[in-house]
Amino acid sequence: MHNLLINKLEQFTKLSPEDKQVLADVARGRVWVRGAREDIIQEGDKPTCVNLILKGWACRYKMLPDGRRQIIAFFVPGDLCDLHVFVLRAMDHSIGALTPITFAEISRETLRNIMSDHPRITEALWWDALVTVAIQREWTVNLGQRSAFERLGHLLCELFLRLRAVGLTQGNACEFPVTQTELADATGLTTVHVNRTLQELRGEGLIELHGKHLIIPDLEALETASVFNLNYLHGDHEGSALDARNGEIGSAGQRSRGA
Amino acid sequence: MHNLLINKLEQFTKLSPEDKQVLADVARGRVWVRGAREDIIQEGDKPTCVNLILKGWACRYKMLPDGRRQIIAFFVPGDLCDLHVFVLRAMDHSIGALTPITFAEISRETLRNIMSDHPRITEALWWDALVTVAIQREWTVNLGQRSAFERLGHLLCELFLRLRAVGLTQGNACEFPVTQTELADATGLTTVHVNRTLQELRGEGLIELHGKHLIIPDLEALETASVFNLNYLHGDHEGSALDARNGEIGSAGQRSRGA
DNA sequence: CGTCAAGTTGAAACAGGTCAAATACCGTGG
DNA sequence: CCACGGTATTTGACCTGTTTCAACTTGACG
Repeated sequence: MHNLLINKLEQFTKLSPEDKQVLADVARGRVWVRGAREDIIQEGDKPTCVNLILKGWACRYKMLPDGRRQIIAFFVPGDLCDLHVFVLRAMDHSIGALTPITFAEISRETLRNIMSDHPRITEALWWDALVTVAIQREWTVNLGQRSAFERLGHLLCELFLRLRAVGLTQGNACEFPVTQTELADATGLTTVHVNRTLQELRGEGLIELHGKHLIIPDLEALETASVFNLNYLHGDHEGSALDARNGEIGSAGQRSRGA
Repeated sequence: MHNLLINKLEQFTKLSPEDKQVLADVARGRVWVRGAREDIIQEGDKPTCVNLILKGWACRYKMLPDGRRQIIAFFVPGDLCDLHVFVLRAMDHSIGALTPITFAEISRETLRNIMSDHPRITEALWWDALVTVAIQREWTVNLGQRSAFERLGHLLCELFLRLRAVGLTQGNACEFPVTQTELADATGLTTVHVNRTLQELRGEGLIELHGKHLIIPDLEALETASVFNLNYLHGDHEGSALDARNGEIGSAGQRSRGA
């Protein structure tokens, strides 16, 4: 369950058994559920807690007054929503459940205590927060420069790798409970065009996507087709040797970046 | 010069004279210059310092292997590049000068000292960092949902307001040393289309842009036309009453966000 | 086995891209 | 002070990726 977060953080650093216990306890606090499509936090709210997603998918999104919606980020199990959130007065966006969801609230005090007593965890949480904004930057590139085909492929690569980092993949497969409408709102495309583009991706044998199940037969091929470079996920740290979950190792060329 | 940063931070909180002195001293350290188009930091580099832009404009950008470039963020005087940068091993993007530029390096130790001795400054720097990522989120919305016309208008609003926050506007005018090619790389459009769209904006009387000089005759009109909502700049804090620089006050409806 | 959301299809329209050339601008050196 | 060369802006004609609209099919679930 909540060792998903531990899995993820260990990409970056090795945690002591005590560290792990602390993280495991975090998720024992106030735990909540929401149904699909319900909001967890709304734009304008004063943020009160950091939320740790235990189960289900959520997203950060923003609405324009005329009804356009942009999904700004996806949250998968093991993700933290807004580590930093206490400084700002009001949320400038909403967070909503995409599927039925379970999450744990982490209070300000709990977080403060962890941060003052457990430097390894603290550093790892920072790393996680920084990767989150690196992802946001990559989304900017995705929306600004990539074609519909590349854009969707890129998003699928990213989510697959993130799921793999927490241990939620089985070989080259994973659950993928996102509708085409939601993919459209995340990629800035139309539902119709997402549909056609997914068909193209299927046609080229790059993905298999039925129902809520995704298979990426050849991840490297999909990465290439999507102009994907995993640099931005910053998984290349101390712990990353342990990252060979499911017998696979990060694929694209993250070592070769000369001076 | 470097009281630009002070101006900006005072949007958020009131700083003591001592705080201000500390910030003023920061920019006395190692100061560098770069010519237009030179890089300050390159993708793959190990980041070593936080940079404070003193003069000139810069940008964060990412290249795709085939030459496509996305500008991910603009930096104007008073902006800090990457407060947080020490945790990650390698830059996943580059920072380049758009104009000839002057910037001050702030070392890890200096920063650490400030953070341990000056809680007001620390909090204000946090606020600044969080606003930076809020801007990144808004860019996602901009690229994903807005038309070319809205997109450019939105960008101009944002930059104008950011310049105003540091005191670099004169009434409804400001310097705007960005080429159409750079605007294109920031908005995910073509140079050609940026050119035509700017003409449209001029045609509607929403902007005047010649050479390196921008005038926004009616900011509120431009905001409306661009579906701009200044929430995301989070300027509505303690110090914001002092924000009436140049006799103007923030315009759009940031108060009205009902429960 | 009905109902509602999600996915799929087709045809037509349009926003924005492409290519290529012309013009304006600006700093530099003579 | 002017001519020069390179960069930035502007224009025109044409092309295409993506949107729009509207209907139809499939699938999940009670």
